[in-house]
Amino acid sequence: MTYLTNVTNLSQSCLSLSMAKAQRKKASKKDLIVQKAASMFREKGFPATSMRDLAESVGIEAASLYNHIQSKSEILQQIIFRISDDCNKHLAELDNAGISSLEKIESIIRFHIQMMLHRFEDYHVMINEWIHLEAQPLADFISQRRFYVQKLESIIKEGIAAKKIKPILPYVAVLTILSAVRGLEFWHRSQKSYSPEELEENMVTYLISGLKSN
Amino acid sequence: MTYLTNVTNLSQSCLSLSMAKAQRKKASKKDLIVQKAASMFREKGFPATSMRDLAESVGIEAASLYNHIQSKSEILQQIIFRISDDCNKHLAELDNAGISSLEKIESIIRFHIQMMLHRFEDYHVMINEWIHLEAQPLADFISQRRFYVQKLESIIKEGIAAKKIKPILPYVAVLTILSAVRGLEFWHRSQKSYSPEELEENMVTYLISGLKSN
DNA sequence: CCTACCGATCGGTAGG
DNA sequence: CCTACCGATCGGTAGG
Repeated sequence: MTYLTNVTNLSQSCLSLSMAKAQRKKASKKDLIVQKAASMFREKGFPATSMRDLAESVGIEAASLYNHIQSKSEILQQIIFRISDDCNKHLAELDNAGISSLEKIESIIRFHIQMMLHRFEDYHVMINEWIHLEAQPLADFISQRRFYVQKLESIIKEGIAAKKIKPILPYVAVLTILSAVRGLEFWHRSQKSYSPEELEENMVTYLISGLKSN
Repeated sequence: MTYLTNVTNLSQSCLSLSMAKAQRKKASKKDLIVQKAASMFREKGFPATSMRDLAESVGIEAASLYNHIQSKSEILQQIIFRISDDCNKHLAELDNAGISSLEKIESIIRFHIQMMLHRFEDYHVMINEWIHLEAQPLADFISQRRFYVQKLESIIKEGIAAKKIKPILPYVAVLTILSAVRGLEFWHRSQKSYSPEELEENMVTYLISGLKSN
């Protein structure tokens, strides 16, 4: 968890220090690199993406990338932890939302669907490329995700205790919900015959009605 | 589709010709290579797995692999198409099964859960590494999967017409079902607190009850 | 099934 | 931000 905190603090201090023109320019170039990287990691996977490919898509030489980033794996960390942090922030906000456990679950489902629809590259990279994180950030990510899953399980348990959710294994419900969303990947690859709103409503209907008791 | 047929025919003729002792031995060594490869592709991904790593886990030198296989990507094709073929075979058998559309969907859900639980390595590689297929097999795989999805959609449509399935977008239902199963990956990585049977029953309950009308 | 080795490409650095 | 280049490793081949 120490590692995560460091990454977050780093990005925050970068933001607050970016008043000077040179630094703002530098930050935005780095953002471009990370954004292009997310797109390429999503398309070809992290190991199959070379720094030369990335440099070309940014419009500079490979060696010049290292004026903005420290290493290839640092880029992967940035992509994964900034979206992972957002997932955790959303979850934390639910604590004080004063809504039922079923409503919390619906909010979580909608959140992940929207991540998949509107922040596709980053979310996809987090979900599919986390294995390629280096030892320490990998351990951090895994423990972070375990915490997230357990929190969701406890919400489902509450719903079952309140007889609002049918008595299903909370663990299975959570796995089902979190992975179901991944199916939207194919919509991104397809001709997009349906609108994002249609997809969201239909998937929420399916996943919530399967959860409700009676 | 031509490519797929070739792969299938190849493996069938290999099987039927494997009566001679030398050939049987050769086939089983190749099987070992492919099996170890599936395990490593699953663990580290196709591009991050080197032929030297694979050779070491088989117990020979990297150069010796090429007495049994033609290329790294041929191994990936074998893994993916032999399990993809099994999925299609199962789907074809449902045509003459004389069961309702809801029962067909349940059978498909159970089939994929069992693939994920009992043929984990192969199934995982198919689901996560198909992007790394070469141009022709990649095109074949994509069209094969599109066909599969459309078949499932039409079964869902039948169920909706018969008022057995609630009027949900069939496309979304299919995406949800096929990707939900992927959640079982985390069970494989975990301490396995639950039995395969528990997981299957709970996930089927969730996914089927979300589909039923009223 | 091995040793020896190929050309290509990898992530990254030095120095300007 | 570039040119020039490093050592390491890649998939695969030759020849035995």
